[in-house]
Amino acid sequence: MSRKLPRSFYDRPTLEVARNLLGSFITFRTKQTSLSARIVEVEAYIGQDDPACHAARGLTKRNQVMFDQPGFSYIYFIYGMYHCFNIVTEREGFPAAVLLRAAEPIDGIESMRKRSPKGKVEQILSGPGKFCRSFGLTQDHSGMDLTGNTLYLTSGKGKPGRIVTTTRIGIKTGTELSYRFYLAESEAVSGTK
DNA sequence: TGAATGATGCGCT
DNA sequence: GCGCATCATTCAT
Repeated sequence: MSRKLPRSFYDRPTLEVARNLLGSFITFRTKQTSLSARIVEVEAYIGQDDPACHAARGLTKRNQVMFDQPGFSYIYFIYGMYHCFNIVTEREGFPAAVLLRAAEPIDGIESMRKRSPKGKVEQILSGPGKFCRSFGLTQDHSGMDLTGNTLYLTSGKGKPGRIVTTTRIGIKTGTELSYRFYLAESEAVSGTK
């Protein structure tokens, strides 16, 4: 049985949270469906000293939730058509989050398919934009409490597998930091064939 | 099979 | 205006 991850899980150093998120499950319940997936790839964005972190230039209306309590969602709109889903970490006042980059579909695959009709099913959540599109998450879902009953995470079962650490993808600054983590055995990791 | 590029809108300088 | 934590398509090898 997997248990819902409590607030204390997120209230820790971001790199630790990021690594521990691999192999855990995310569930999103709506009136129609219940979607769930196993997390296989994440990136950390940590504080005002991390140049790639949205909070690097201080608090704004958009990144507000990163400064608030851990265990909440931070979702932003990018490139005119995609969304990225983040999990806020660390104590209130310290802005940090983990970007969910890829996951393996578990439940509600039919619904994901409707939103992402093309490509292999295993890769339907393979990338931060694809994950949000397939789950139907938008900036309207930013600031949600992840310890609630609508959008929440549960612990993984057993050992997740071998974890690979690399630098982050798709950014221009902070490229020297090894803040990306993924499960070596997964077919759903982004940026691979 | 890999590199280049266009789509498209919002937040911030 | 510019740039962006992306992705699908196009074009070249």
